[in-house]
Amino acid sequence: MTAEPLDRPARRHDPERRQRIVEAAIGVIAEHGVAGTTHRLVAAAADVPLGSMTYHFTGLDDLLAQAFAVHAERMAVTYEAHFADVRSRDDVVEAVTDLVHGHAGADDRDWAVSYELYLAALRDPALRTVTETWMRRSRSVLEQFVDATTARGVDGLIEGLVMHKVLSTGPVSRAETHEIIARAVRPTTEGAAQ
Amino acid sequence: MTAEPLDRPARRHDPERRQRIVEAAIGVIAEHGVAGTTHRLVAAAADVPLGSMTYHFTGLDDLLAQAFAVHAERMAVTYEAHFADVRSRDDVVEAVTDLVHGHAGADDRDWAVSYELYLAALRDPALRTVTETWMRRSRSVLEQFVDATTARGVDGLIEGLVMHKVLSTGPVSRAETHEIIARAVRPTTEGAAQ
DNA sequence: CATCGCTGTGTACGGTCGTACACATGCCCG
DNA sequence: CGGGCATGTGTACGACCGTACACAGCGATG
Repeated sequence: MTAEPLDRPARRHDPERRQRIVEAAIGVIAEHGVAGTTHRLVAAAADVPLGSMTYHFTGLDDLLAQAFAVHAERMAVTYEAHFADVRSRDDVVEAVTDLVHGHAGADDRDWAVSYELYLAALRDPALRTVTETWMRRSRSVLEQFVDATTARGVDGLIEGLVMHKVLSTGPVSRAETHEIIARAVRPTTEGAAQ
Repeated sequence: MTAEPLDRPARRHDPERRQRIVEAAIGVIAEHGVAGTTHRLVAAAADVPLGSMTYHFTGLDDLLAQAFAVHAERMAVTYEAHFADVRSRDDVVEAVTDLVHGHAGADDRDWAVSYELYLAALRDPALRTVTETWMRRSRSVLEQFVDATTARGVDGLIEGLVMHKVLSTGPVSRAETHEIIARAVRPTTEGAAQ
């Protein structure tokens, strides 16, 4: 019985194939790392023939670059959305704490891909534009609520705390994270006081 | 001591070969990343025959693990030495700022290896002990001068700021870094004051 | 000094990779 | 309705990888 007349021989002309391949690539990166990402693995994950890889992309570097670009864009959007309802300084602290503890849109898997991107960008200047844009955007979000210097501090803090949390085997105290963030956010440029 | 009669045909029995291979491996990781680290490349860098690789190490994983262990140990020693003369809280701020800006014993290359380690540890639990030990030691150093929570904050801050600095194409303001660190270090557990 | 055994090495094998490219396929136009 | 052509794919090639392993060379031993 043929429910679908077109089925076996070849899936001709599906226009979203490129995107599906890129999505599959992100998944493969998350699971196997950049080092373990191969044409064949991505092709299998996207359920497309191997030949599609070189047809749609000039090479593996091209595919990786596009995958990272999509991932970074998605992370930036998630990041911005996470701070959409923030009003007060206390909200910032809360939002950042949630971010670090994975209660925003991003999970450990997403962060792993981000770190793959960082490391890849360290060696491939072509990826710097992606990381550069991503960092500028994340900092811009924070600068809506705090001064530029504090924004850089909090941004760096997020990066480091998340990395340590991801690598840590034991649990990480949320209250402590909250306290740390609060200290970083508190003072503006003018002297302490409280 | 004689002037070394052994030279041409084969370098038999040099007892530090293992160590030299490990050192070469660290260099290769720094230059090509874990993904680009191969037996042949390391062998060439250490100027030993390919056969020595499987003779001295059970496999590539073993070699990488040992290389990372040595690197982490060296980083920890550097870290501790860098804080040896620290006395006051202001000294801490100064020391951390220097650390972030590469004026301690560690340069960008060393940090790159560290990030390779982090990412590798993310996927290989066997490397977790190395990262775990390294993080415990670095935090212990800071805890000599500040409370545990602050230590975790500063530790994370260092990680994030260095990563951002390494990835940043433009210059990073040292004064700003100093300011950020100072904020993170200032208050102990008791209420603000200044 | 002859022999044995162990330390160390050259080489080869099976496997996987990226990539190119000849060819099948279905659409469109005349 | 039939042929030309752009789109898409199966397959094969050369390169490089990790690893095993038969063997070469030296030092110790009797």
